[in-house]
Amino acid sequence: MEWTEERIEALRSLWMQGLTASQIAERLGGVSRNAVIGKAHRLGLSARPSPIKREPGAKPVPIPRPARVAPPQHHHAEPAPMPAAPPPPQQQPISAKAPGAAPAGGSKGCMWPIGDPKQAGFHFCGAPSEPGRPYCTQHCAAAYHKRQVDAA
DNA sequence: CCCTGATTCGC
DNA sequence: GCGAATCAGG
Repeated sequence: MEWTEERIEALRSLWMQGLTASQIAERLGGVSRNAVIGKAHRLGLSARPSPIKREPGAKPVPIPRPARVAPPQHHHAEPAPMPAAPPPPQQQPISAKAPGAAPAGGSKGCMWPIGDPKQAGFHFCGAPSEPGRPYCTQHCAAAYHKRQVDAA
């Protein structure tokens, strides 16, 4: 497999969400958990944002996982049109937030849809989003816009 | 044993 | 840079 920007984004996102390396590897596909860990270290991440844990119970906050399946109405159905239906990224659950982590205010947290929903679903880093924007500063804003450009 | 992430090291 | 093997811990 190849570490495309999308996959790296996904790795970042999932890692920051607290998913385990094996879970990330499973969702990315084509890589072992060792590969994920190794890449994570090379990317400079490895320390997750404090006490965000959402493994037990498996009730992840974001990652809506839109089920894309064309219902077989007729036998000669057409291929799924992929209408690019961007699910509303704005959610605020994110648990209460880590003590001392999230800044009070209108910020919701950087979270926006990422390339292939089947693979990553959502980018999500711990950073607070800009007011009125789904993404945070600098890196995420750039990545967010790049995604839109690429999609176009 | 199952799992976790961390590190090493040949490629 | 990549990731299997290995290490250390729960």
